[in-house]
Parts: sequence; C-alpha cells; structure tokens
Amino acid sequence: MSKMADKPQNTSKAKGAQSSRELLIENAARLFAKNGYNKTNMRELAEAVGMKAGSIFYHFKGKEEILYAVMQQAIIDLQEAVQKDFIHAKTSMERLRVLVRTELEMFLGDHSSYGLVLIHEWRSLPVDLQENLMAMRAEYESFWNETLADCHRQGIIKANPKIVRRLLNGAFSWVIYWYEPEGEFNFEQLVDEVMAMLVAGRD
Amino acid sequence: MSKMADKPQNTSKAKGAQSSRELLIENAARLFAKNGYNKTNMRELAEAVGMKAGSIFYHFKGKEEILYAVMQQAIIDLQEAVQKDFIHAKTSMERLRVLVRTELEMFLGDHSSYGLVLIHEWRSLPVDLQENLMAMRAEYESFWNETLADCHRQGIIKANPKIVRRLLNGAFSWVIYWYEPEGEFNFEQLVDEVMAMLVAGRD
DNA sequence: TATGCTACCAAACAAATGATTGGTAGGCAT
DNA sequence: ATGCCTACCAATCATTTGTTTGGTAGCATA
Repeated sequence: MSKMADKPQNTSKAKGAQSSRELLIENAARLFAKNGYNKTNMRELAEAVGMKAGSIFYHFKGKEEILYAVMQQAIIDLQEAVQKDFIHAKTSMERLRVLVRTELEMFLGDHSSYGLVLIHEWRSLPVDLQENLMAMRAEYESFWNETLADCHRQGIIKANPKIVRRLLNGAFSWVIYWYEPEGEFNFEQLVDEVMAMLVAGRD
Repeated sequence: MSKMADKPQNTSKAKGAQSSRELLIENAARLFAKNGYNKTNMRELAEAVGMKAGSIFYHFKGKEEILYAVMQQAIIDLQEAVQKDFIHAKTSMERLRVLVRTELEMFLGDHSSYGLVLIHEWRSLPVDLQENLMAMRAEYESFWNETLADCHRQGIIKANPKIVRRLLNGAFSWVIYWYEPEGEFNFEQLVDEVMAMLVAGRD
C-alpha cells in the first residue's frame, strides 16, 4: 500500500474558494473512491470538510444525493475532456487515440476519484438515478460508437465496434488495480500498448 | 430487468444432497452477486437456506468467512476448467482461445455468481484474506502469462503480454453488464470477436 | 438409561449509521 | 432595532445488522 495523501483537501486551491457543497462533493469522491460508498459514513465526510454530520443534510437531501452528484461530475468532466481534444484529431485513428487517452486519464489522472466512484459504486445508486446518468452518458458513448465504426469500415480494427467499446470500457475501469505510473510503462506508453492491441497490424 | 429465478436453490439437484455449509455458500454466491455483499444480511441468507440467522454462525465464524469461501470456490472452479481444456489445445493461439473462453464462461455461465463475487466484492474482503486468494490465483495467472508471451514471440499479438492480460481481465469482468446471450452474438461468436480484437490480422 | 454430539432456534445485545429536530450565531436589508 | 435568511451545531432518534448466548430436539453410542 502506497502512502497516499490522506488529509482533507479543504485548502482552497488555485481555482479559488469553493462552496461547502463543492467541498463536500470533492471529499466525498475521495472518500468513496478510497474506502467505498457504504464504508464512508456521514460523520467521516463531515469531519473531512470541517462540519458536523447533521449539517450535511442542509446541502444534500441524503447520502445518495451526494453519490449522485459525484457521478454526475464524473460524466461532465469526461465529456468536456473529450470534446476539448476531439477537434484536433483529424483521422479516425487519431480520434480513437484521443478517446483511449481520455478515458484512461479519467481512471488514472488527478480526478480519478470521480471515475472510480462512477464505476465501482454504480450499484449503490437507486435504479432511477442510474437511468438519469445513463442518459447523460449517451452523448459521450456516441463519440466512441462513431469513431469505432469508422475505424472498422477502414479496416483499422477487425472486431465488431460495439463489442470492442464494451470490452474497452471494462478494461479501462480496471487499470487502477494494476497500473503503476512509475513502472515499466509511462502513461503515453500505456496508450501506445492499448492502440497496439486494438489496431490490426501490418508488419 | 429480466424476471430471473429468485427463490432459494435448496432443492438438492442431480448432484445429490448438499451439506448446510455448501448450501450456504451457494446461496451466498447468488445473493452477493445479485444484491452485493453488504446489502445482503445474515437474516436474508438464513431464510434462503431455511434457517435462522444465528445458526449460520455454527457453520462459519462470520460473514467475511462466507465471502472468502465463495471466492475460494470461484478460483478453484476456474483453475479446474482451464486445466481440463488446456490439454487439447496444441498451438499458442488455441491455448489463448481456451483461456478466453474459460474466463468468459466464468462470468457468463451457470456459475457466474462466483466469478462476479470474486471480482466485485474484492474490496469487501480483509487484506490478509485478499493475499491468500492472490496466492491461490497465481497458478492460473501463469497460464495466461505463458500463453500470451508465446503469442507475442510468434507475432500473434503485438502489444505487451502483461498489459494485454490485465486489460482482458478487466474487460471480461465487465461483460455481465452488457452481454445479451439472446442478442446479436452467441457465446462462441463473442469469443470470436475477442480473438479478432486481439490477434494482429493478416488480410 | 445415561452421555454426548450435531445442528439448529429464540432472544437479545451492541455498535454503527442515516436522518431528524430544535435551536442559534452572524450577516444583511429594511 | 427588527426581521429574515444562511449555514451551521448539539442532541437524539430509529433502524439495521453482525454477532453472542443459553437452550434443546434428535440421534447415536455405550
């Protein structure tokens, strides 16, 4: 186990002062990701942001609403990140690489807590809220579907695009358990390897 | 949501009478997989096998020991299944296909509950027990590592074998969320698609 | 008949935990 | 000064839940 920074992050960073609500979401993401949703209690979260447990209910109706807010943020961040880089990608393969890099970054980068919660605590969320998030996610998924379909038409990938998307989704949500940033492969090399696995090679 | 069989499976099947302990493990696997480990309480499990909650503690020291038993069974089943089919596979690619099929079967087949629990409830297990299971799993992983290394040397796959193994592990643990047995692809076609994604193609 | 073991039950305990309620300090507008 | 709103706190409630304890019916053995 690596000694990771463990203390509350209520020191408002360069971004400027955060509202209590934002602070709660940020710390909830960190705690949910590290210890799991139902092993994180309201008292622990409250202490992380410097309040008492009961006060949280002024900002959120309940614990589930906090989880929902974290996941919502994850989807928003993901979508923004893709749209930002997608413009510069000309070819289908470049766009595929953007998608691979962005999604990997979501699970390994600075805001990985949000991505981890989105994946691992999905079942902790009531079904109706799950459906809300699925709808939010649809647009992001269309980036994947269209790009992979293009790649398939061009012979860049051989397997069925929908299946490839699903397989990658699972593969990426798992990287946190094994990838070591200081190990044999740096982040960009990891992206290379994923692309090498996907792209039907010509020697 | 599909209407799945929901009732306790304490009707001893063709295999013959099961002990209370086996019954508990089987039903625990089913309930843990369906509702999650910590949303399954001892009273619910007890009712599923036709006892009262307190009686479970005659067979197991505690709830965690039941989880451990389920996961242990998952690893044993997986290992046996691979060893059974591995003999008939002559080439590296055939062995790879056996591994792919076996692991997919674990998450989609009749005993998928065990595989699902092994993956999704990993963090619910105390660290020392996690390490026990990791050790048990090592032999199975060596099948993967050797096979993929062979494939890489022969140019069948292009990406780094260790990374491919990790990516596939995540990808397969995710299939339950999207694969539809009655859909466009049957099981063997799914295996085909995975192989198509992996194997660097020659047109 | 007495002994002891297996496999359970009824009841209760203790801790954790999500949530509620009444209250209040501080700021701001009127 | 008054009223009101924001953002919190102290205290407590109600429920869930893993676990423990004392007891016992049934059965086999001696």
